[in-house]
Amino acid sequence: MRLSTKGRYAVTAMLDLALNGKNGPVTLAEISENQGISLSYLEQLFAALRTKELVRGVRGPGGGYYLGKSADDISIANIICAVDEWVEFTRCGGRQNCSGGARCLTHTLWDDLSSEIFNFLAGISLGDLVRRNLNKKEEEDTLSVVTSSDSQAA
Amino acid sequence: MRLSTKGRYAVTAMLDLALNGKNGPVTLAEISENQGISLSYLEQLFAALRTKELVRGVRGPGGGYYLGKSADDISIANIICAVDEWVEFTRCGGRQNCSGGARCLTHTLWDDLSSEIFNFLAGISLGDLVRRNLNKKEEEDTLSVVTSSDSQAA
DNA sequence: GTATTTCCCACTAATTCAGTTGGTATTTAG
DNA sequence: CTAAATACCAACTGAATTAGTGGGAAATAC
Repeated sequence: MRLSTKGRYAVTAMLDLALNGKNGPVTLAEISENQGISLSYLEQLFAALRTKELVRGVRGPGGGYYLGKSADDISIANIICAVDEWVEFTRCGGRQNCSGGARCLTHTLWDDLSSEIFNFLAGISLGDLVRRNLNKKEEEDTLSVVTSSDSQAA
Repeated sequence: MRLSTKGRYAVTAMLDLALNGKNGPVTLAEISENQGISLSYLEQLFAALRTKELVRGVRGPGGGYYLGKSADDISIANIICAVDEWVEFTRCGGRQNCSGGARCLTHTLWDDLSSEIFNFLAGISLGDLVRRNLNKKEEEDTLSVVTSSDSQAA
């Protein structure tokens, strides 16, 4: 498992796409502007996202990118895997010799943790993120009506 | 949030320490041998772990490292933060101007996700990992007696 | 046919990773 | 007291990754 700034850029860009792609495709130029990521770097990221069919490109004027599937069918793990290659970890080649056993045990423990992190991220979709934020915003708004006088909690 | 191979090395080394540190300190040379990590790189990692008081060094012959606290009081997030610096993300400085709002929204979404990942990793301790593995091993052993014939599930 | 956009590839500066080298400080074993 | 073992410290290094540049080619709307 690996979660780098590269993965963060990809998730951020996909979020932008999910939020702004309701009506018509979104150009990389717009995402670049919105998120402050260089156009060429976005191109690299989207090349990877496209091969995994997480996005769909439309060329020509008025073109841009759509999500490749429903936001609910795209998990955070999908996105990160697409751009970060997801190198599988040294599994000591199954049950083979691995310098004594102690090493193999910690490798197993790490592998377990790693797949747990993966499952966690695989359980969160783009759609979830967007909806969660809307819900929270609603709560905050409702709350701020009630407690508008002491909104200075800092 | 950031999870690199550096963090993986640190967690692996701490796991080794948790497993082998029951009676007496563990030397970096042993961990290096067990886990196949260079001694000097371990020194760098443990310098960071030491400043965060996750480990305690004992010099001289017969010396080595102890866990700085109980394995149950050390979370995976603690370890990764210690070696990976845990750069806080562009928060657009609270609610300030952030190129239009669309950008700030995705930043907020990312921040939420990021802290969710953090909380997830903060909820898993070294002790948890060790115990979980022991439990699973027990299950597997019991299971393998029952289903030993079809253990080839690929 | 031209402007807009994706798509593609080769190159690069900066950073991080992982390790090397060569020490110094401290403590134990003998 | 001496020598060995160990943590501790800092500068340097090759390799990989990150993030970005530059120069295009291909598709498509107008």
